[in-house]
Amino acid sequence: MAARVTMRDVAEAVGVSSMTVSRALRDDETVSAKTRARIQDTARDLGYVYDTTAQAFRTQKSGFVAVTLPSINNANFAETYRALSEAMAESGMQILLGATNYRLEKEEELVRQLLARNPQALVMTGGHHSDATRDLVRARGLSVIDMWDLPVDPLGHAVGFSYAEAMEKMVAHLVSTGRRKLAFVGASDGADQRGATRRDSAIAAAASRGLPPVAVLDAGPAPVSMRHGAAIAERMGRELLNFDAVLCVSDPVAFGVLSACRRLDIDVPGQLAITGFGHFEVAYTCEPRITTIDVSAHNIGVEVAHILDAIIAGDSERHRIDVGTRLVVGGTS
Amino acid sequence: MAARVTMRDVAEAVGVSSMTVSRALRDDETVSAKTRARIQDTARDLGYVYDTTAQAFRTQKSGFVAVTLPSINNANFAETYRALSEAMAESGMQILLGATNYRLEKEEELVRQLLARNPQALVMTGGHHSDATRDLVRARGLSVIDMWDLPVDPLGHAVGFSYAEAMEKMVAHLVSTGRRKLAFVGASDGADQRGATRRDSAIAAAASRGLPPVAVLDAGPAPVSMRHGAAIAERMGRELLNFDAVLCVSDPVAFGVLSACRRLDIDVPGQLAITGFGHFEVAYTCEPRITTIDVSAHNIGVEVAHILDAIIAGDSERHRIDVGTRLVVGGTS
DNA sequence: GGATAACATGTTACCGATATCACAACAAGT
DNA sequence: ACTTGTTGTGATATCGGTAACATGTTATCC
Repeated sequence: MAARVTMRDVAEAVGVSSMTVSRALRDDETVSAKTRARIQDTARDLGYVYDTTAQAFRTQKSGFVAVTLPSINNANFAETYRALSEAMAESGMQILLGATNYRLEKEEELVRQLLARNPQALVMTGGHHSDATRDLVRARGLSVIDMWDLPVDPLGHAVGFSYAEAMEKMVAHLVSTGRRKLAFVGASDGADQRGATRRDSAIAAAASRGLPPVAVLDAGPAPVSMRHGAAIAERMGRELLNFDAVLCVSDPVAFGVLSACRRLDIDVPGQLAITGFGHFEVAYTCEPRITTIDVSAHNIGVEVAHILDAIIAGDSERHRIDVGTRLVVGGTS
Repeated sequence: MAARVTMRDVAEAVGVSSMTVSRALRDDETVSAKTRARIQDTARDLGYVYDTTAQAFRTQKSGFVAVTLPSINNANFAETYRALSEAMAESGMQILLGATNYRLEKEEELVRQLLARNPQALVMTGGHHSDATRDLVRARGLSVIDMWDLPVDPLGHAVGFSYAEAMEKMVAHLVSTGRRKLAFVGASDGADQRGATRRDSAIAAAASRGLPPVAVLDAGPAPVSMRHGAAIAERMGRELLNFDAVLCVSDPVAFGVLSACRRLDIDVPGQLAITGFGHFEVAYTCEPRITTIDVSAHNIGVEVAHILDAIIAGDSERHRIDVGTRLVVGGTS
């Protein structure tokens, strides 16, 4: 392996100091146009490659933003990530991604790993963190953005929406179409904090309307997806007809339930309404289309990127952005 | 912002040299057990966080592996990434992820960005790269792994499977159930190289059996998903019945077509067979289940991780691994 | 013409970890 | 007692850039 070409090598070849090379390669106007051109040409000829590691070390600015997601295998989180990473690439920042698998302990371990890379900001999904995690970032004075949630006591900034408000809309819609006996299908454990919030919000919304208590159906440990929705619906079989409507923690789960109903010969929405959450592609492609809540995953990414730009530019104002939600009525309710 | 706690600070607090701290934190046996314990405790108490940037700089090993995926919003690629990143985290390596959006130009730009971070290896999805990309990595002498494809002339290692073999199985299956007039639904442009290969392989497999030419139905520019499958099927309407079977470039597309058939009152598989590719969750949850090819996305990630471990350990043997495919017959054929 | 400003480039000292060599203290072998 | 080896720790230089300040050189002005 040939020795690395450094700025010093370029400097010697051109006959200037390495400082001038450093300036020229960053297109610093104080270097005369002629010298700059000569340096840039020589750098190219020698096959010089800029060493970001050295730069990050010297300037103490890593050029990294750390992002944690519960799962990368979720179209909404993936979309937020996509929007975010495209915007950040324009700012010359790179994203360090980590998945928590919906576990707080994993998040803590991940944050520890990510912090070792000196990120300039940390974006986490959800406002729930372990004490150790909170201590870690506070000790660093690191800027934090919580996204997808609007926590009561955010560590820093927040971009998200209100689950309570969304579920309130959903329950109101179901009631307005005559449904009263509701069930909720979600994860059994509380690992998916946001899923649990949706469940609790649905229960509260039903209670406030004087409906009978919402039955909670356990689809297994988080994360739950299509197959878990299908499995629990098939396990319950025609007992599902004890309810007027099944609210699902997400569209994939709702789709699983819907598919199972097809196999069970349960008429949706005739005998049973089904609703989801998240406006996933499957919800608006399947037949009938699933009634759901659109959470504008893309906007969350865009807004987070804006805040990140401000943070990197040195702005210290604290932001809290509600991107809102939208009820999308399909053919399942 | 509080000043960063460095090894020197820990060293002073304990009363040893920073070299000893460095050794102790890496669990170097030459440091006496007592001193080591004292150092590790003090480091914790002071809230010391290891600075990977400095380490990367000094050792000239970034601890990064660069990975490019066509899209993060694809359950199979996401699964490969998950398997890969979990295995790499155990080796203390971090993944730098980039998405090419199925465009070679974007890949080139991405590789350029990623290389500036001095990755110790580069994993790319697919064996098709621009000349500039090839030159970039060759000039660096960087180890490369192509995954998902088994290119004829890989840049380095390869972990994948044969699309031709998979499509051959699929066509054989359709023929064995009496289907002869085939159509293929995929992207119009060639940007999704692997999708185009599946199409061409299907065409070849049909030709070799003396079937009538496969009709190619254009679902739009890559990437195509559920909604595009649904859209083109709805556009074609009952003209779909000119065919016995529709082979789709992926399960999501197949699901879109299947949903449209439901709306069009076309009986699947009675009047028309539908097949997908990739063994996505939707394929085995929906009703009827979609006939597909399982490509073991997880295994690809695991195998790539093994090769990466070998590369990082200094092994230079060239690997080429075929993870194979499996035909999964569902209710749509 | 001499003072001053504007411009172009160089010098030096780091950023935080670690490879390398040096060395002190003590044990074991002759 | 003296060499030799072992063990635990320290001093120093360095990885490749860049901030901050210093300096030399040319244009500009009264």
